[in-house]
Amino acid sequence: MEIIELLGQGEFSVEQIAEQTNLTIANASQHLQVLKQGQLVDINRQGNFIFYRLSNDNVFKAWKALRELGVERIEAVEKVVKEFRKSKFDFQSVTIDELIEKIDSGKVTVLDVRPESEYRQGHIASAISIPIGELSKRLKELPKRTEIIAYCRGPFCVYADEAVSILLKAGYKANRLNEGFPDWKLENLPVDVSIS
Amino acid sequence: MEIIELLGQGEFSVEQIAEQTNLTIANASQHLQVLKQGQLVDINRQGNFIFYRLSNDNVFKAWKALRELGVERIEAVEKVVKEFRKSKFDFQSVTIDELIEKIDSGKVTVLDVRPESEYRQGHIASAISIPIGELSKRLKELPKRTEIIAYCRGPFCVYADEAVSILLKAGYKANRLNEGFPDWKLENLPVDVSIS
DNA sequence: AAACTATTCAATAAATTTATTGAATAGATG
DNA sequence: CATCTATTCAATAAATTTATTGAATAGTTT
Repeated sequence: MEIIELLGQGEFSVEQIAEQTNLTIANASQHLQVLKQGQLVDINRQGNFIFYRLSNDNVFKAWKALRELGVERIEAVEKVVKEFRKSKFDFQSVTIDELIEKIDSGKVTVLDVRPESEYRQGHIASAISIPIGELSKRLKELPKRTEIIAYCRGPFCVYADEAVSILLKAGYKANRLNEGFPDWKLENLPVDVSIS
Repeated sequence: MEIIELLGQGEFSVEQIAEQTNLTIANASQHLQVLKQGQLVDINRQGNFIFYRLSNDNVFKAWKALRELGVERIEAVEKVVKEFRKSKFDFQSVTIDELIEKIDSGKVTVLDVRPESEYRQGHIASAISIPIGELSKRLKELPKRTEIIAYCRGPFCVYADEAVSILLKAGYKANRLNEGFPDWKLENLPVDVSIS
């Protein structure tokens, strides 16, 4: 499930997948073979590297439907997430629809706080990239007056929470997107890719 | 999964569920307790009877997403379904969107071939009820000139296939809806209920 | 209290599932 | 052929899951 959540963002090599999930290469490969047999992922060989991707939108859709059902049914989960955000960060999140409105009105800066490699794979159109680890020292790149909406991988990704916390303390107007890039992509909303 | 598919149509008592799924009462009850603990179903007591229903639209949505992913991934399944319909009945099915258009244009009769108890629980607005078992002897209730679209429980429910086969042989113009009543209901399309 | 519906209990039965690793191997590149 | 990435193999380890039934019990109505 962790691998599917990750691949919701785009293509990744076995090494990258192993790194992100804290698995050994051999172990990640074993899991990927299972997913491949189940036709949930496809491969794309480029030289020595083999890149994995979800074989189809429906894979992420089904995973998302299950995840949402789980969150809804196990009220404890939702409670913990809300309490966590309330006590630690004290702010509410913005929905995808609300973000679209803000972008249309023009008075918003969209901030991608995932690792730069993931940003390059694809990101919300017009979003700028500052990985969470570099945010504190790169604050001057951000405008003080317009609102900043941070996002990362999905609803449980805390990078965005941390980013908002840092920004608020530094006097910026900030909030997080409740969902992540894969959810944005799934709805066929505008996406940019950095070609290397 | 069979029980969830069934409850996608509405409320059913334990006895009805046991009957539809060919389980003993005790066995059906055991399964229902599991579903209840997982908060996938809710109950509604009425006298001696306890009626079960899905606790939420998302339950059917998640089940549907998984089912569709499975059908798509296991190409053998889709192939069998298509071949079956082609060889045995020789016709293609109509999508929900196509049916809406046909209803709007006014020149269509919508036929519900499920058991009457299920029809009474809820059915496509303006659909008429003739359970599959009674269809052959009640043909005269149907118009010869306008097209007839039959439906039942879902994409794997063969009642609708049988109905179309019978109607075509009797000289009617007929086709089936690819999906079923639960799918129609999920999209908040017009539904009628027979109050008892 | 009888009749009815549904749940619970206790027991039986069958069947792998899931995760992980180190070492060897495969496949591609230059 | 050396180097790099990824897969496969063989083994280890831990942990219940899933389905079913008959009999007793619980809960409601008349």
